Amino acid sequence: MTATREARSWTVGELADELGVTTRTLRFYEAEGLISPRRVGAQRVYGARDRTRLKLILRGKRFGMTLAEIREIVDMYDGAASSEQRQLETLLARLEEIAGDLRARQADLRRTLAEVTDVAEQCRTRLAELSATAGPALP
Amino acid sequence: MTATREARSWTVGELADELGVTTRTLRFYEAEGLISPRRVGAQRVYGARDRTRLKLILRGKRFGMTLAEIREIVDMYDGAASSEQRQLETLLARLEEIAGDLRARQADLRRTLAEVTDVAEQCRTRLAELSATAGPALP
DNA sequence: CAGCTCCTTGACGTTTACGTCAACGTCAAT
DNA sequence: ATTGACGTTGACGTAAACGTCAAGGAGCTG
Repeated sequence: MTATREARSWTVGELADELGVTTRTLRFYEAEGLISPRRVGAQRVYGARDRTRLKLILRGKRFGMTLAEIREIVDMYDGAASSEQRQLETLLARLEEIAGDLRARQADLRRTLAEVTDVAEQCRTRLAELSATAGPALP
Repeated sequence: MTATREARSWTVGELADELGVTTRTLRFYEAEGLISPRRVGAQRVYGARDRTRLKLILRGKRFGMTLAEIREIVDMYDGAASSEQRQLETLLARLEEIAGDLRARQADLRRTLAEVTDVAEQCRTRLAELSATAGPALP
């Protein structure tokens, strides 16, 4: 009955493995101020919050955001935790900006996917023609 | 009546401006074998096909693809123009792979957008609370 | 013909996001 | 007590994707 809520924690290696990055990456992010895991002695101990944050960071990366942009956001997140009105307003404005960007990306993605599936369709049609008999090549 | 179909063409500068990149970028892409504009004397002359191709390249970039990946695809596009069966099959396979990836991104994007709008909503709620009276801070 | 604008190639610089040692500490197992 | 697996910091290396000169040519314009 000593430790209630045995909160899960990870070492660098464990977390890096789980997230599919290297330990170097995690240390780099820390040096860049994107995360700040606890220390036990000299060793890093990552908690659930760190893990969530890392997932967000990696997602941002998948969307082509730079670490600088990502940091800007996570910093605001922290700043807004204080619930100060101005911080909240700044964060909200930025979030709406981001949401707009994401919606634009969605549209872009839709167009691209449409194009890709269209070309794939043309491929299939052409292949069907080719294997029809010997190949009615040129009409 | 000499030139029928006065096909539109662009100089580096014009095209760079239109696409929102620098001329350096266009020359770099050429050196990387992503485009190969005509030459009139020493000057590059970009046609509609080059322009379309560049738009595709830039879209790929927006999705975080590397130039190497992009090149792989545009090369296949060219290769498949010959309509050889094996080329077509390779292209088709790759296209389906890409389509799958794009769909995964769509899902990822949806999740992210949902999270962002959710946090924004929380912000608004909190702001409303703050400006309600003076601020019913802690329940 | 001088000046301006736009183009050319070539070479070197820069930033981002890590990779890759090196040199060392620590803990458990053999 | 040594080995091995894991951790630490620090310094240096690197690939990608351009940026930034430098040095020059071609064509128009006053």
